[in-house]
Amino acid sequence: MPQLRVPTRRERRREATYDEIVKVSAELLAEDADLSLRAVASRMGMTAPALYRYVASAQELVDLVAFELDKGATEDFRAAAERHPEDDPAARVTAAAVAFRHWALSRPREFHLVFHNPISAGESERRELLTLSTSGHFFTDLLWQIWEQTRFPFPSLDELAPAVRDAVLDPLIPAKSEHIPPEDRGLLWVYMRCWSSLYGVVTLECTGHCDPRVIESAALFKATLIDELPRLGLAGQRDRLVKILDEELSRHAT
Amino acid sequence: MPQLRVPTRRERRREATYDEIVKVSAELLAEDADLSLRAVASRMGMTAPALYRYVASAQELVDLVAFELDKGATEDFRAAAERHPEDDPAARVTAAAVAFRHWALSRPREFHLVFHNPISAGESERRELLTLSTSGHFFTDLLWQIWEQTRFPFPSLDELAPAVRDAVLDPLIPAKSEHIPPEDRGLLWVYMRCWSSLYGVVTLECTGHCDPRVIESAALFKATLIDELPRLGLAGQRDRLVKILDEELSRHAT
DNA sequence: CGTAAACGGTAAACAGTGTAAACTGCCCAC
DNA sequence: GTGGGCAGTTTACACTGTTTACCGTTTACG
Repeated sequence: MPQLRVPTRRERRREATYDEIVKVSAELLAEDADLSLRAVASRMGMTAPALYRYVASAQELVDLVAFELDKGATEDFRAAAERHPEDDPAARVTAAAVAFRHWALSRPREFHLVFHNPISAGESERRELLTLSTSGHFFTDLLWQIWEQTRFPFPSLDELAPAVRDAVLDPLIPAKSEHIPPEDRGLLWVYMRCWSSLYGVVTLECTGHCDPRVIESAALFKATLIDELPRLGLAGQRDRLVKILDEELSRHAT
Repeated sequence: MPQLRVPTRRERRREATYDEIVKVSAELLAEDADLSLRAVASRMGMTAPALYRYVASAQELVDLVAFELDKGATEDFRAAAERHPEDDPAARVTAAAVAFRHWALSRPREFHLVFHNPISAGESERRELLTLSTSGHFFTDLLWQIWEQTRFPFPSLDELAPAVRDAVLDPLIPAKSEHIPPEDRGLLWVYMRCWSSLYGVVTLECTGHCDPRVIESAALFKATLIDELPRLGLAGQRDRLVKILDEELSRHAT
């Protein structure tokens, strides 16, 4: 039975400082200023070395705010999704994907921080945080809900490459998978493929390695999403979902 | 008639210095050192401010070496492609795609520099350089060769969204398109879609937002490429190309 | 309680970074 | 041969991240 200690005064104060650090960092990012220890510290009325009581390095600070930004962005995605009925996860995921794209295009710096921040290096905390990534949980959960409705096909465990089988049985990647029985973990493969597509176009658009007019028109994004529908057993709802997709896109029109 | 001046002594010297700058920069990157004006300058036996005679800012230096890295990498892709017969562009593009992935995974810093370097900001020179991007030309050319063989379908101009139509008729994006008659420019749409897929997976794998075991096994990459075959009229050659794909992948096996 | 250790913070310093201004010497064109 | 532009240096400024030594306050404990 977990010893549920009431946090001591010091601990609370420390936690509050942590919160202020990420809050101030997010502010800086939002103001298009660059994120530096000195900038964060001075805005908090401290000096830079003091931050070393809280983070081990500048990179760790970045990782921290990246996680927090992901959490915040996910709330946007959730809000977008919840404008559609609970029993219509296909519409919800469409809205969420559009919100994801819009977030990336309107806040490229933040997007870059969260999703282009290389992880490999210090297998340390970052991997751990990433595994908790909230946006990952959010999208996988929506996908699960779609599967409950359409029962789209997914590979069985022995159809998967061994490495992939290991990966879906014991995911390092953010995915709400505990409730998925092992024999159905092939679902995660479908998730990976969809995520790869979405992440791919959005990154391409966001980094600008793509004609600006194509970005503006969202044509590539739209086509990519539409191509994923069959994979999710949504081919039959194509027209309906394209309509929703267009509506969602026009919400954010310039 | 262009006044083809013989470059003066000074001009040649200047050009040589430019070359040395990018050469030294590439060396630094290759040694996993970080690219800084001072590092580049000192290795050339100069002081940092001297470099401002050649580049207007540190960012411009980065852009310069990015372009050069792209050129160098493209030579790798070309070499990989040329291990397959000239009349088999499908095999060639497969090998090139694998080479692209391998380059990205083995030199993530360089990949990041070339392909995640945001362009939007200084619409200046960078966009111009990007339009000349050699890897873009290389891949589009291979695609064109495939089309000559398979005659895969592509959208007509009036099937394209207006913005996309403009984009394919007057590409800002690197593409060898001058030789494609305007009415066939829908081909470039297919190119964009393929490029988006390839760029997407490779970026996903390279940034590490993906299970390491999935990266190691190349399963996601493989599946993505295979899914693009129908788009290029290559569905019938699937088995043959998958075999080539596996061979190419195992060439770089760890 | 009183004391000692842990905590949270500062000041100073080091090694880097990009960049601007002033200055110097050489090469080239007229 | 002489002036002008070019290539480079020196110096300086304003920033980075990070380490060290120090200092007061807060906490925990004998």
